[in-house]
Amino acid sequence: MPRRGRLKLATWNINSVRLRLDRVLAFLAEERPDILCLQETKAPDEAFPRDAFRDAGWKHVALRGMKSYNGVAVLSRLPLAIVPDTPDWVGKGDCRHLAVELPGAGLVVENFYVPAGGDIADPDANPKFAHKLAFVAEATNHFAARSGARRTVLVGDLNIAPLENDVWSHRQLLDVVSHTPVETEGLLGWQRAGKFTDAVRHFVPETEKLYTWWSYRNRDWRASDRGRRLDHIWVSGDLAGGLKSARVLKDARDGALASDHVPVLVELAV
DNA sequence: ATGCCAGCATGTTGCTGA
Repeated sequence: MPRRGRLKLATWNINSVRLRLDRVLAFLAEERPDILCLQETKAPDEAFPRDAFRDAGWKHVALRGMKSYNGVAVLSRLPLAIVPDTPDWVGKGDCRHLAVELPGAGLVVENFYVPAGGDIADPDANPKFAHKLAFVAEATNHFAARSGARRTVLVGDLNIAPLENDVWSHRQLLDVVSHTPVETEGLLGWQRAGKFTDAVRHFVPETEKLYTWWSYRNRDWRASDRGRRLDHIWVSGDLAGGLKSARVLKDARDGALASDHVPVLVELAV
């Protein structure tokens, strides 16, 4: 069990939990986070490999999965309870959000998989982009109404790289979905509305390039290094003072069976 | 900017990812 009052929490878009089960188990054995939030599990709940995680020590699992697409999960060494009655974002009935309470740590963990938004950065021409903007707007309103009410860690693949050095070329990506001004302003507005601190930029200066995702389409992801910081960990106001460290596990992008996203980790006093 | 890859189901092609 963790030292009392210290929590290690990770988020990782795994792009199929079944295909990459061995990599997740290796990560858990190496880092031993108290909590791991997964996105793009791509598994219905009945097909999720609960037993393997339970046997490894992550006995408490919350799931919201569906066939083929999306899917979020929280694996925990600490007891948890799913927060009931969370919104059905944009009325889609998809599986992009899961909130859990951790009574032992006295906080709520919000795990999000924000829509990617398609190729065309125009909500009138592209319904997927309209969906993404609506999702961010609903989330902004949701957390504005709750800011400060509960100690909250919000994580996930938010599919937006908000800062100039969250992408390999700010200028060249201004028209590319994930870094357009309407998205970056929207994401920062959501962050402000919930009075969240970006836990990773708390440690890494905004002048420094930092990515969590590299496309599969580059032959040599490390050499081209055309990444984006799409995966985030935010903490609500009163938790920011307890932040101890943050890391992006870039090396997890290596290997033939890698996800295109890498894990992001924080440690904090709670 | 393109890349032309990767996972999964609808399945030897199409949808989605970002």
